[in-house]
Amino acid sequence: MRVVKKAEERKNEILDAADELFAQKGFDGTSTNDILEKVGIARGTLYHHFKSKEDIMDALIDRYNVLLLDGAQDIAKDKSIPVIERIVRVVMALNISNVESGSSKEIMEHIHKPQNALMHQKIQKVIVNGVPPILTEIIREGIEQGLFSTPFPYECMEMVVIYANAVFDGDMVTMTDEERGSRMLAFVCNVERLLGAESGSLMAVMAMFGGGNEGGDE
Amino acid sequence: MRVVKKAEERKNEILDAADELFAQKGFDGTSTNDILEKVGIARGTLYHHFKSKEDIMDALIDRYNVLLLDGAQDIAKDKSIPVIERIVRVVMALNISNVESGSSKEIMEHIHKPQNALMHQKIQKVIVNGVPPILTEIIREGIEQGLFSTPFPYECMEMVVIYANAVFDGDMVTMTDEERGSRMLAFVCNVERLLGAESGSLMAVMAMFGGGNEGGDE
DNA sequence: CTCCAATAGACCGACTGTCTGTCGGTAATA
DNA sequence: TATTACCGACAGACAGTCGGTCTATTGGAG
Repeated sequence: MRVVKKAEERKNEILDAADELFAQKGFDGTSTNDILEKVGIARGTLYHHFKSKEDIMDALIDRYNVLLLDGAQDIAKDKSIPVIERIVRVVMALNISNVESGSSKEIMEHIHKPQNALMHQKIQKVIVNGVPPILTEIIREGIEQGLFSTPFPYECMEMVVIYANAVFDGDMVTMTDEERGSRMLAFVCNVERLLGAESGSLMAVMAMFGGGNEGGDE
Repeated sequence: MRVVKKAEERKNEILDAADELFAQKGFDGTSTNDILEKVGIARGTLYHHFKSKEDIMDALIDRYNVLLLDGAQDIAKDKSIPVIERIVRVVMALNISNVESGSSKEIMEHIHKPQNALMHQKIQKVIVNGVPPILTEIIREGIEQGLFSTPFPYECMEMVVIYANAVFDGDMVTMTDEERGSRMLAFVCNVERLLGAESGSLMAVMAMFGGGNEGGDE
C-alpha cells in the first residue's frame, strides 16, 4: 500500500523510529530493516531520504543538539537572573530530563550504552564545543562582578564540561551512589578553585536546586 | 599449505596484523578477511583463537594497556625522583611516542580516527580508571611534603586525566597550534590551582622537559 | 476557467556484494 | 590415541543500489 507524504514529514517519521530503536538496541544493533518495518516503508524510500544509515544518526544528533543548545542559550542570555544561579540553571537545562518528550524523546538513553560508541562520541563533540562558549559568557559577567577570578574562563569551562560529561553522564567511570556523592562534592569544590570563587559560594546555590538533580552536564 | 604453530605465537601474529590494519583502516573498515589474508590463515583458524572480531580488539587493547600502565607504575614507584618531576615523567611515559615500536607499534594512531569510536572509548575507559590511582599516590606524597594542598587528590587527578586525554590526545577539540599552546598554559595554571600548588611550581618543571612533548595524558 | 500532459519527486522491492561467525572434518603433535 | 591447531565451504544477515511505478503539481492549450 502506497502512501505519499511530504519529504519532511517522512524524514521525521524515520528519525522518530530510529530514535526509539537506537535507544532500545543501539546503532549497530538496529538494522535498516528494523527501521523500515517500524515506519512501514520500503528500502528504497529510506535511501531516498537519507544517503546512509550513519546519515540518519547525524540527522538525529542535529535535531537533538538544536533543541539542547538553543534552550541553554535562552537561559544564558537572561541577565535578570543572578550569575551563579544562572549557571546552575543552564547546567540543569542541559540535562535531558528537562527536555519535554516532544520529538527526541529518549535520545539520551542511548548515548550511554557502550554499543553506541559512535553516537556517544559525536554528541560529546558537539557538547564539548557548544556548551563552554555559552558558559564562558556567564563567567565573564561573574568576573566583572568580582565573583570569580581567572585568566582562563574558557579553558576552565572546557575542563568542567568535559569532566562532568565523562563522569556524571557517561559510563566512563562506574560508581556507587556514595562515590557519586563524594565526587559531586569534590567537583563543586574544584570548580570553585578553578574559578577563583569564594569557597562555598557555588555549593550554596547548588544546594538550593539540589533535590534529584545531579549537576551533570549534557 | 598447512603450518602449525603454538597458540600464543599465532595469537600474536593475528594481533600484530590486526594492529596494523586497524591503524590503517579502522576497526569497522577492516574485515576479518583482511586479517586472514595478512596473516595467511583460514577463517576457522582465526575463530579458533578468538571468539569474535571484537575479541581481537579487546586483546589488542589489553596488550597495549599492560605495556602502558606498567611502564607508568615503574616510574611512579621510584621515590628517588622528586615529586613534581616524577609526575611529569609519568605523564610523558603515558605518551605513546615513548613506547618503542615493539609489539603494539602503531596502536595510538587509530584511536584518534573517528572511525574507531569503540576502540577509542575502550582505551579511554582503561586510562581514566587506571591512570588516576597511579598519579594520586604521587600527589599524596606531594601533600605530605607541603607541595600541594587538596582534600580531593583522586578527584583532581581524575579531572586532569580526563581533560588532558580529551583535549590534547583526542580529536574532541580541533585547535590551531596557537590555541593548543594557550590551552597548555591554561591547563598547567588550572592544575596548580586544583592541587593548591604554588603558582608556577608546575610550570617550572614542565619547562625543563619542554621540547616537543606536549603533556597530553594517555 | 478547465483539462490534460509533462515533469518532479516520493515510493517500491528484488537484488548484489560483503561480512561475520559456524561446523564438520583433516593434519600434526605429544 | 588424544589433543590441539588448522582448514574452507557455508549460512544468515545486512547495507546500499537500481530500474521502475505511482502521485501530485504545474503550466499551457483550448
